[in-house]
Amino acid sequence: MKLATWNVNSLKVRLPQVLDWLAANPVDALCLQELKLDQDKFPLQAFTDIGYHADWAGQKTYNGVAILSKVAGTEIVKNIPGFEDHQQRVIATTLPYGESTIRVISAYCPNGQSLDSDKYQYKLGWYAAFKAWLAEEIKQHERVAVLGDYNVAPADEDVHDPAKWVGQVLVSEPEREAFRELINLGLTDSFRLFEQAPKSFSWWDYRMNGFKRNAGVRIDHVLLSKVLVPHCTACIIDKAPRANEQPSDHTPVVATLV
DNA sequence: ATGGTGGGGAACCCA
Repeated sequence: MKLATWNVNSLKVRLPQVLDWLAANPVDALCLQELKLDQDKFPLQAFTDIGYHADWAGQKTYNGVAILSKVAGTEIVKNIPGFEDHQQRVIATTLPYGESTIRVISAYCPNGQSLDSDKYQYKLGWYAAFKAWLAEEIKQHERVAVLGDYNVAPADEDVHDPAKWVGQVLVSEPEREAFRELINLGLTDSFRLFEQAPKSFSWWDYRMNGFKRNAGVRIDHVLLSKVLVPHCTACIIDKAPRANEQPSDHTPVVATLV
């Protein structure tokens, strides 16, 4: 089974690239973030045409998440239950996995803007609610895969120039602690299960030739619950789409489970 | 040096 995540930064603009990518990378599930389109503007037909089901939580202008899957999911949940949030950042589904099932979650964690911003406080509060909900999800579903844009680079090795990033969002200690708290629920950053090239990143700023200089950060992750870890045989960042014309600023991350 | 690029949507907000 292959699971992937991709922050597409507008599904409207990136739809042809997503279709191309799926044709070349026929994953079982693709989690999308930053759809940036209203619920009724989702291009469902384009995905059904290529054999994918879709569940999504859209909103006008910002945010929005989806899960494309070869098999229709069940127990769809949108948003974090009990957490008042006008921003569409979470969707969950249950998919078949061998003789059992796997809970797959697509998450677009808040960016936070800057450490002195209200959005940073929102981010930390959001993470607390996300953690509490994930704890419940892990209780109810032994096999859980949480994919998405976490907007946190967990360690300095996930940052092109850690010294330049001191004091910025994505790397601050409270954010990293919030991410570690997810890990402490019994989740594993599947990318670090394997030997990886140094300077492996999933996001590069559009500005200042970020991608050409490999001035990126690794903020898109595939987290796996304990029982899934021995089943994970690979986790890779596919840099190819970032080199497309009109690319998203993020690139896909793909985990393989057996 | 507080820029720069890109998406949304129609002046700025967000990343």
